[in-house]
Amino acid sequence: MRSHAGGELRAEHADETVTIAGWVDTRRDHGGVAFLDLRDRSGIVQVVADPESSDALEAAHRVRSEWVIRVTGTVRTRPEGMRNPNLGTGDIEVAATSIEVLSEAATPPFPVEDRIEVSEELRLTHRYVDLRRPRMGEILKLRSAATSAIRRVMDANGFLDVETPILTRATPEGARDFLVPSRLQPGESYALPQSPQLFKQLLMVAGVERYYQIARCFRDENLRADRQPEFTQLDIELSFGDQEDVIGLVEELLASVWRETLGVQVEAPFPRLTYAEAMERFGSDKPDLRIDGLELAHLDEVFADTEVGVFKGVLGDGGSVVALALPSGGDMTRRAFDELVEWAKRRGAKGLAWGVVEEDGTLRSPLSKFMSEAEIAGVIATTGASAGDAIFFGAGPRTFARDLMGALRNHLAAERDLIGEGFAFCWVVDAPMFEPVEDRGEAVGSTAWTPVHHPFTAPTPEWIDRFEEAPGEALSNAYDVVCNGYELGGGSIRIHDREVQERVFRFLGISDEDAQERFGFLLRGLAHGAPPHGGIALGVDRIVMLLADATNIRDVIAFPKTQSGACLLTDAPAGYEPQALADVGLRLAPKPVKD
RNA sequence: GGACCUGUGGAGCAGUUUGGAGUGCUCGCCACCCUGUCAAGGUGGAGGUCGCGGGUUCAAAUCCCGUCAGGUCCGCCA
Repeated sequence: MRSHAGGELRAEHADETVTIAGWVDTRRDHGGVAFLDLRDRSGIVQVVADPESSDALEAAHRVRSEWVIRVTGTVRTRPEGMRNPNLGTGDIEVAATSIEVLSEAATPPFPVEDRIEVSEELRLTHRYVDLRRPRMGEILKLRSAATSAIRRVMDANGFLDVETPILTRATPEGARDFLVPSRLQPGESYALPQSPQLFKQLLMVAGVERYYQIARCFRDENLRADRQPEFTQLDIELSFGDQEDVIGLVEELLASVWRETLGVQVEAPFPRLTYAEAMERFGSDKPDLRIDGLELAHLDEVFADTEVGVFKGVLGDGGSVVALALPSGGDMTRRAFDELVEWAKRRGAKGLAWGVVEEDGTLRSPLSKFMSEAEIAGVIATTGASAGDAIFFGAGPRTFARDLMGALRNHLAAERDLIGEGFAFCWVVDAPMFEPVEDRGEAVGSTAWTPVHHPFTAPTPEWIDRFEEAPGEALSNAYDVVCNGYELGGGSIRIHDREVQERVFRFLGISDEDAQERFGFLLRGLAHGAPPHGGIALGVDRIVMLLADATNIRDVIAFPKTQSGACLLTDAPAGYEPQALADVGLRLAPKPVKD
């Protein structure tokens, strides 16, 4: 069909007769001579049709954008002064002796070029055209390079790639499951896996020792810029290892991926933060460490005896006052401050107090007349603010105030261009084992506590014998890897000791029958000789997002869903065929009527 | 479930604040001209349910209500 990839032709091919094929990118028709830019996956090359080959010239007049053609011709170096330094093939051109139309094309719904920002609706509807655009093609290649690098590292470290079922049953991750009704057993359904969690643990029992899989996962939750209902995880589990083994492996893995795709050297080991430290300093369990010098300050003690009404009320209710100093924030206009107050209100805050540190060490603020001098001094000392800086105060229930100010940190950094270049990796370790059901809103068992991860996560060695004594403080042997404010992955060392597992279940209020019903297959497996094991799952889509410098996950997925879970290309999801419903024994409820 | 942003010839935008003829810009499309362009150039032309429905008004792209689609975020989700 063809002898060369057009985009790879170079001066060294001069005088060779080549046959290339691809899409007409642009056409510059001068009448007596015509130029076609031919695009294939490898790039773009200029084809010339001149009167010496009248058939080719005639064809060149006829073709249109995005037609698929095959060109036979001679590679020749371009005349001096007519080279195009913007093209890899810019030193040469293909003088066509024949141009064959392989496929005509309708006028494209939007231009096949990066320059124009086409609406996503249109791009997704005609994704096959969208993916022709250079940027999208580069991302496809980048993603392929990343997964290829991943496989090399996993292979080199002796990991076995094992596939696990897509049709399975609900796993205990806590998200809503996608259900697939069963025809062979009408009235029952499979669930699509939220992750291969239980299977990979059973593979450890099975003696696989080192497992990995680039696995599709499904969660029926609402979408975000970095969340799709189906997504890809690099799932890893290993036996006879501890947290250090997993962390070391992942650092090697990410460094390799970054080196092999971008040629970027990643510094390892990554800094480690405890969960408590991350929350206290950055108000986030996935802090963006590219933002330098913006850290939260906790002012509960400064305002312990305050007369500032809002703070007094909040602290009296057991809440917190958290502050954030913004260097040089004093240059903000009143209007800019007001907009931040509105921003905070949209996030559910009652307000957002602010002040500006003056040269004389006073605080210019709507609140300053209520603050004592000692309080102002305490605020400035605790936040580390200096003259010209702005200080923001978030007040409310402890976790709310902290989360709000963590979000403000990201918001201000983005707005004021305070986010540094490059990639800032870190580990967040020592997350709590449990959280109160009232915070989570949902419980795995029947007591007031529910696991932060899943109920098979091991406590850290210090807590393994006494997590019941202080469940709010007990730490889990879990670790999250974070880069630039994105959670790239998380994992844990699992409980392999039956007694510990039973204690966790008992503490959570999961009865034996309950446990047997929901994860009996895992427990039976663990009873048959479970090695100490642990692992991690990394979000492949998010990794590629970072590599591609993309800000949304749809750009790194060939055929993604919209925010409402639709595929605009196929128009999925689609209605039911009556026969299909009958086969699986389901009947549709009447459509809900809005009032 | 909620908040906010967007929707105007095939594409990207302006026009909406302050209602007055479907007005404009860039690209694309069609025809013709054109022998060195590379986002080719020139001349001419076609192309519109201003997302959809309702309301206010002498008059609505513009104001009001509702609704649909796409996006960002909160809740949700590791």
